[in-house]
Amino acid sequence: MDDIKLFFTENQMQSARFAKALSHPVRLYIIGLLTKQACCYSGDLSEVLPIAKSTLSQHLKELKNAGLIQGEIETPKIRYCLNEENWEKARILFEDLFNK
Amino acid sequence: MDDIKLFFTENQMQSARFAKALSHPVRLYIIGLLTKQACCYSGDLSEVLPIAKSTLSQHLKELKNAGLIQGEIETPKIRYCLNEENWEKARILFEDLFNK
DNA sequence: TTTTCAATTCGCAAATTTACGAACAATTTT
DNA sequence: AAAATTGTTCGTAAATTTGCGAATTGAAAA
Repeated sequence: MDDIKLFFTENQMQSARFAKALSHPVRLYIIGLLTKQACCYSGDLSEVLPIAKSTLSQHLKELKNAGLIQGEIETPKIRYCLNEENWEKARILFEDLFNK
Repeated sequence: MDDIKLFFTENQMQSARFAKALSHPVRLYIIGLLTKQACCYSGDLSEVLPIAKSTLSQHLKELKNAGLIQGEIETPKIRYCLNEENWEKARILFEDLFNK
């Protein structure tokens, strides 16, 4: 697994990280929502999604760690949005993959 | 995890499966190669990639299970190609996700 | 100051993923 | 028939992922 990091290009590693972040239906749902409506609150998601709040929190954290979303504190809530810069990076990486 | 399968759309579930198949650098490398060169043999990959043959076999199996590649026996080798039909499905799903 | 609210972190369990070498098939070559 | 070639499957170990409820944090309202 150390060889692996040396062998692959940074683009390949980054694409894999983005794909992993998108590889769970809950996370895909959140991302899909944020591409349509600018932002949302954890509480709104929690009311809709059939998972515990703590589980949702973990998924949000993973999306944040992958750089795909960001959260602004708007006490007492947290407002989540796409990280537009990285979302564009992801778009380009996937576009490159799919369009030869 | 049962609620989850009922809550999400088939497109969301399918997108998540494709993303998961693409979420490992080895699998991404294989797919990237197959988008550029029509087909390849497991042995060719094995010579290049820094992983054991058995590990490679598992990754190929996952790509096959996700429907992204297919293998034809060409004794004594196996010739792997993209599954063009499903690859196109994946392309459209990701396109929909990224282009609003 | 106590209570409430929104959300995260903690602790844990179950399932899945990743990886390897050894053993195993199936076919071809010697 | 024996040996070599190609690739998969098996058994196993370590790490990661997914999930939950309980406990915690931090700020606002009562």
